[in-house]
Amino acid sequence: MSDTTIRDIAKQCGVSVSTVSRALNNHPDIRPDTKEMIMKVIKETGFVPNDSARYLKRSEANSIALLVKGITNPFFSTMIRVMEDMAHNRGFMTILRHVRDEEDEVTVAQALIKERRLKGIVFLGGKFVHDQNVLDQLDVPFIFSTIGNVVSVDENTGEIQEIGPEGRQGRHKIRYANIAVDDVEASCRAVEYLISLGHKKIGIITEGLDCPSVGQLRLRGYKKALEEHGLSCEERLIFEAREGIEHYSMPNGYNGARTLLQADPDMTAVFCISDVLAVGACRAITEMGRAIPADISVIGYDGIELGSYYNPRLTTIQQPVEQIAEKTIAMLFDMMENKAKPQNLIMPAELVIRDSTGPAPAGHPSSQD
Amino acid sequence: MSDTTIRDIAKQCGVSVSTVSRALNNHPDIRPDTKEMIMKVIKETGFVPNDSARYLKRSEANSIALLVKGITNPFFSTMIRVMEDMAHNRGFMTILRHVRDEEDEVTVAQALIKERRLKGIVFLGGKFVHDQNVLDQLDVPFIFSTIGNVVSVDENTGEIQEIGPEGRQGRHKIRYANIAVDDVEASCRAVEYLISLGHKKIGIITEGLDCPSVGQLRLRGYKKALEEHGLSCEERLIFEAREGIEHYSMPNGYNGARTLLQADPDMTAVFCISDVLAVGACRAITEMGRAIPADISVIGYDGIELGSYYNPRLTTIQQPVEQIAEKTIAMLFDMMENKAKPQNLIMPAELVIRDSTGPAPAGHPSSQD
DNA sequence: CTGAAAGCGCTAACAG
DNA sequence: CTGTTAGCGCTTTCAG
Repeated sequence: MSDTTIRDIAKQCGVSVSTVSRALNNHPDIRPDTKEMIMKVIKETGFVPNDSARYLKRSEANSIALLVKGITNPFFSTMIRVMEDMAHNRGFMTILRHVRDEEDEVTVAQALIKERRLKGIVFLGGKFVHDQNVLDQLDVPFIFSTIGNVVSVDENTGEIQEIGPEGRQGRHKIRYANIAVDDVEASCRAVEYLISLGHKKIGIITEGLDCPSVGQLRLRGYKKALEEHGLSCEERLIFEAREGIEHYSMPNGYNGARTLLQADPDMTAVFCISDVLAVGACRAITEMGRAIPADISVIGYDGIELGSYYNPRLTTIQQPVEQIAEKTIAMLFDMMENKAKPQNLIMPAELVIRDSTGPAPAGHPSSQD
Repeated sequence: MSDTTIRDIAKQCGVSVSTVSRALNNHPDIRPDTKEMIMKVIKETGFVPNDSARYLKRSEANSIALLVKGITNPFFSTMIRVMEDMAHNRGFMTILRHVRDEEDEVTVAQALIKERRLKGIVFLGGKFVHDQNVLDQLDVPFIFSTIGNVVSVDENTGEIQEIGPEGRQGRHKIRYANIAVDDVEASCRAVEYLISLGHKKIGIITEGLDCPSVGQLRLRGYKKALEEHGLSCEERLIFEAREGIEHYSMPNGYNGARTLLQADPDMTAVFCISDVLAVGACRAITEMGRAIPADISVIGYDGIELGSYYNPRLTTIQQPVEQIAEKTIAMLFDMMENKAKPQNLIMPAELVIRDSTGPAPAGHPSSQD
């Protein structure tokens, strides 16, 4: 039953608890037949050791954790799979922990480090502004992966700073790195592509400005592109996710496109800061009787698998998921072994042109200035 | 730092460990200002209690676990969200645990029960055949949700039996329930709908027969429909997921449709045992130059959100996700409080007709018998 | 309201 | 190779 302990097993086998423990942990100092006998009893009894007790006692364990905020985001699926594989190959256990919306990822991390004697952590999703003091508390290496350039805020002064690798080590001796594509640049490139196709009224579906995440960076890239090409940035062409609705979701993209198109029927292109949003937007646009890309071009971001299965196939900014995942784990282990210093690693993003974008509809009456 | 313990806090506050513990656990027997003072120090120090130690000592905790096999399956997302909410409303913590492909869900459950003093478990995804002895070992109530009618196998005799509620209680005094749609019936209905549209050559994209999961049930429904309508079941119209590739995935659906269409170019409809597969199939069909539904009809299963966003919008068997989730938690709690007996609960599935299905192309030369 | 003390189940020296 | 023993960090009686 459930409250069988290692002691019961020991008694039943006529050995001491330590011998059972040795059998359980593949310890070399045990006679093979003793071990076999013990394992047999364990199997019969259905005994399962209590992990709380094990981890409490153990001084260390070869494990890292993946803390994921927004696990339904298909963009993370591949990353998780690759990272788990890589860690496994290095003889490490991976703990995959879903961080709820209302939870703070760093707090969760702290608890987990203690509980499971973690050696390293990867954050996927979530904020990219954190309290410096809280960050200081984490005493294992950690990496923010695909979260943008993480920034710290001083609780007292409220001062925000984008700490470079040097400052990060010097002042705070924290050990963390960021790996991400250059969100501002890539977004800018996406919008520039639309501009190059002749689009002038370009909308954006993004996250609210209140939450400091990649959405902000991508919005910045959007504005930059418009500005550099002499296009004005209109309030009504910017749709921000409402509170209460999941940001990176199809319904949100759907709402966004509807709202945008109602606010400005002359919009001819829309940049969605994720592919999932783009899918939602496509549906709305289609239902409003507009053709993609003949009437309206849609461009996404992330490069999830679905993008190439959707109709029309989505033009998107493709993040090199597998490479990012590999780099993340490689660097984390380097940091764990003190072989690498914290750094910001920028990965290249690729504009993948497929079927959801095309030239701006010519001669649209009101698109003339 | 990381190895601050409750004792350090006690020392720093000039109180005993038990007082700190009381502050930590909202125990009533503590003077408000003492508590406040302690909490302040805890906050400043950034102290985080070690969960291993807490759970080791605690005799019980108000928590249940959701064990999910195949967490990338979007079908589970909604279920997870609803269940977490409901458990939360009842004052319970939910532990969401991803079960890897190579892990056995019941083994994971056993470990977790001990470690976290769970009061109940929900299994999402995974096999529906389990070793009766292993099942017996779980001594908290548990529910298989949307896994089909769970079946037990006797390790010695190899005998498989679909245990009804009574037998389940009587012989084994285990406490588990199933909640699911009638997969055979629903699949049969889906295929019958295709037949009613005049389709005769109907393919299926399903899981391998080697793995005892819902795939088998849905395949059975497919065969039943063909049989009852006097259509023969052709080997070449059945595509089973290959080993090594994720079963419920778009690439798998893509391969499936290609293979099927090459094997029999006259196929006019295909039943996919999940919407994700259907999306993959649609892509392949489109790329092969066939129109949906004019040339080929596609029907899915699950009723995920994406289905109504895809082009064409997917006809599908919709599982009442929210209701299933609610029922699951409600019944689990009833079982935990001994208010409900184990049972098989069949939920109604609905055939949702959208745009991916249509009448069989008329007068196709080779479709005549 | 607070403190002292007894373990929760296990691992890891240490001594045979 | 095996047994004895001392805690891991915390909660929880039980006294005050």
